[in-house]
Amino acid sequence: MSKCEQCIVRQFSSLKALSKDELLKMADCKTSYTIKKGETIFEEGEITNGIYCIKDGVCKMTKLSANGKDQIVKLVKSGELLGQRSTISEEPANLSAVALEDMEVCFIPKTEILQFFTQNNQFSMNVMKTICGDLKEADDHMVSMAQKSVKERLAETLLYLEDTFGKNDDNTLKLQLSREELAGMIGTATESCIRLLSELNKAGLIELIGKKIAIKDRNKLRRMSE
Amino acid sequence: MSKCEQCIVRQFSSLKALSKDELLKMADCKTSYTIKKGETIFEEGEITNGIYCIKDGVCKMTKLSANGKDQIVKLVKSGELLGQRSTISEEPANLSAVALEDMEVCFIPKTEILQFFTQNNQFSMNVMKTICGDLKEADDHMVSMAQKSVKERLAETLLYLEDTFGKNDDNTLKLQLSREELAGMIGTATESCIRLLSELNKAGLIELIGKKIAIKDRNKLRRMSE
DNA sequence: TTTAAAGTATGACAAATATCATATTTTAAA
DNA sequence: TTTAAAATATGATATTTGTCATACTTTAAA
Repeated sequence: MSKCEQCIVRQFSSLKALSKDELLKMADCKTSYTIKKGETIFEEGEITNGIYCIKDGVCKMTKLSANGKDQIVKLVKSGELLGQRSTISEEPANLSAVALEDMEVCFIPKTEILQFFTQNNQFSMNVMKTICGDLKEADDHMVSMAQKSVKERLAETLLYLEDTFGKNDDNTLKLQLSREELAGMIGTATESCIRLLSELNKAGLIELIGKKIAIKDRNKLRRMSE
Repeated sequence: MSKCEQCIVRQFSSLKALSKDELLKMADCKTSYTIKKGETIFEEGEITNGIYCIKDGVCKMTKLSANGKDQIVKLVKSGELLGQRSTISEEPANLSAVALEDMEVCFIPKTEILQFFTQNNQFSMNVMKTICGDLKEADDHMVSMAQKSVKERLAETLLYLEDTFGKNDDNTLKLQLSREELAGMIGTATESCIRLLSELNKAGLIELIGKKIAIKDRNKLRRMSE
């Protein structure tokens, strides 16, 4: 069993407030999992009973809407925690978590987490601040969905993907989403998404290299996203 | 100065976890305000330095989008707290708060709130659960905006307004929003909102009594909202 | 009370987006 | 490798929604 104390990703999450003793306790009760691309970590409506610490990889958090389409609510990457909200609320998960790449995660049981809350005030504050940040993002995201056109949201999302997950040597986005997934992020039909990508390609703002996407003109994209 | 101990609305918020001593301290440092309909409590980008406890009235939380329209992100009513997120994050407000009715609010300084966090674990957990609830709502709201049509969102919103704020003797919605505000909630143009209201009126699902709106057929509205 | 301003309502039209059809390309299974 | 399935791409068309114009109604100020 690997030690949480030596785990680097811990430094990037609320867990950085935990003491040596607490980390030892956590290492004792955690379970490590390898999750293959496409596999589900947990499903909307499921009782999770703990949180996942992402050691490696990226996953999408989705919600099935009434019309049968999967809306991608957000992407979560290594160093971040998964399932905090449902654990704290003691409610079933509101969103499904599905791996977009092969992942390494550690599961920490709810009982352990709740103990840390009562013992360690800094940890509580860290978690609270994280969730407050999530709330701000969610509100902003909502306003985007309500007020921006699909084209604006697409431009915004492409920039977000490059900024957050980086690019390869050929300038293509490192995180490769299918057209359907990209459509699911911006909240539109897959065909509309593909059509707008073609349009941006013809206008020279992006380049389509097979299924991959490379951003060619950040400034124009940024102006387009507003 | 009125005593927080005897304030009823306290019971409905995270503040119910505070001890007698803590309530006395709070009563000592709080400031009460009367806010007239239409007045702003705080503005997006402003540093708030504390939270507001709503004793009476309802306010809208809005965000100005790039296209110049005000999106109503949520409505907050008596018994709820205002400005928790920015106080905890120690960031400027992300949303503006504007009174929809005459309001009575109490302002509690940040220093006081942060003390309660370190002293009173139950209070921390209450606030955390509230914010987790807000986050769930925000995510769900986002999916609605991304996946539902304007008509579906209008139906959904009318039901929400009746469920949350009740109706008058003539069955009209108690919380009276202008058509522009209603459009701002569902994220559409005012004219589109008015047009759809006319349509629902002609179809007998609602009745328009002057500027007021009465729901006539909840079941059909609910089916329409999905 | 009169009058101007704001809010509500509706028509005409334009723009954005979804849907359905179909072709092409890529991927993965047999 | 061959083949079927899935993903990507694009056209044609329908639907939804936004915009602009204008009329009517209510509200509030002079």
